[in-house]
Amino acid sequence: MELCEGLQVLQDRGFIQQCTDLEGLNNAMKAAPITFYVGVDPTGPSIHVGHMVPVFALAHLKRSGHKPVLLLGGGTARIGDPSGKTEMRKMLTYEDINENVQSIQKQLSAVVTMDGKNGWFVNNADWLANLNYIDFLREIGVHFSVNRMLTFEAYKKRMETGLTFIEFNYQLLQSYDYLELYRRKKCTLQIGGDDQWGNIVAGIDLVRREEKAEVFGLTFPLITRADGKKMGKSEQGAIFLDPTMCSVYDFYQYWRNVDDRDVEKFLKLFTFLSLDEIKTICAPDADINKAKEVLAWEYTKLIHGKEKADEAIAAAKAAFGGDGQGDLEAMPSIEIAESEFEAGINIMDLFARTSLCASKSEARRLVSQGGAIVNDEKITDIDFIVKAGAVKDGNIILKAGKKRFFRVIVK
RNA sequence: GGGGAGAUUCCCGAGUGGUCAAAGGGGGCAGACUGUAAAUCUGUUGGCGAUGCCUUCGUAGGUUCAAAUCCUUCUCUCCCCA
Repeated sequence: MELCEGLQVLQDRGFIQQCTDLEGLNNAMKAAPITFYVGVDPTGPSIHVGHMVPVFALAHLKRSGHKPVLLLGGGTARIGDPSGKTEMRKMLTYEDINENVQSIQKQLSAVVTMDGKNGWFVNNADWLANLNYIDFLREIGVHFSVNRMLTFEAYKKRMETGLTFIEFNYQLLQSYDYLELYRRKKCTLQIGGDDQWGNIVAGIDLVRREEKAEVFGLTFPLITRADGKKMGKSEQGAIFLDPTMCSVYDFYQYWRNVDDRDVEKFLKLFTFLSLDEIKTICAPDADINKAKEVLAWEYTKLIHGKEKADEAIAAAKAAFGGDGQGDLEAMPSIEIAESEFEAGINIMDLFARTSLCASKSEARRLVSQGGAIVNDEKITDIDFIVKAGAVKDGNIILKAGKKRFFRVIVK
């Protein structure tokens, strides 16, 4: 089967896990541009890189002429999706959800443009929030078989640990979203992570029953890392797009440090470099570290802009280059008054004030284990006092181990 | 509604009156090795200038010289029965 441009791109880049009817979808997409949607539930103030696969897929399809609807789940977030979770998520207040919708839409607007003619942001709170319970049950609820729902993997898993009725309803709401988007925008494709498979096919069934229409579903593989750790989780926490929750430098470093085995996969998923370029970058005789730099820079540029990406790469070069030269701008930092250094600051106190150490005890451990470095000088004495003499060009560079850097700006 | 089991430090999970800041594993951090990778080995992993003190074993009380461990209240979870 010859795939249309949009599907071919997704296929080549590793986005496709399963499709309800690839041939049918392909024919539909060849015949005319289609409208498709992907949902993001606003469960936090910022999305993180784990959310980004669908966004990239959306961007690729948009590039090949199809019309995206990016659905923000302001309504569904009031319920909470049990799919793939072992326990119930904490319930969010309506206020928090609304704020999350605002901030996430802002974040996503920077990555994909929705002009309101060929692409839209929608919030399902618009049609879910004021549903009438009885009407909903009579119109929508009748189409759902509890017996069948219980056979879904997402629920089966929860049979062990417990599942509440509110969560059990989630699938009906997401299915209703699909129906609503079909009615409003003739949306005929829903894409999402593979954990959404059950919700997606349920929606397709609902559209078929209510509208006698055939619509499609397509899922992406759940992206894992070669070392088996969860995608987008660093030791500090999730890699958020919001620079106040995850500095641009840390964002860059996360990708700069990915496992060798993941580089090519991530270049395909998280950048728009052509497959030829990626092939060259990842050739067996090419420098793998160069490839990681490309990945990190490209992705950082996409999210934070070229200027910030350049700063991050410069900061990394300064930190790891060895000569201490380069731009320190993007390195995480704090400001400390010069007068404090006149008096002298104890090494443990200094580290504890940075994000390098969470507590003084941690700083003590770091120092006594030989991981504390001030301006390239290893300090192992916990009584060491950092004085004004350590300030160079208004900075003191702290290192915790070999990879974690911090800049103290002395004012 | 009735009966049973359970809630432990970041996670899983031992611990059933003092020797428990709490085994073991995972994860994290650091050291060695290296390529800012992986794998491996070692150390470390609540807070505090500390051979001690403070906070932590679902919540609130109580018994005791002493409680994660015993009693009572409450909250929540799971299982069986209705």
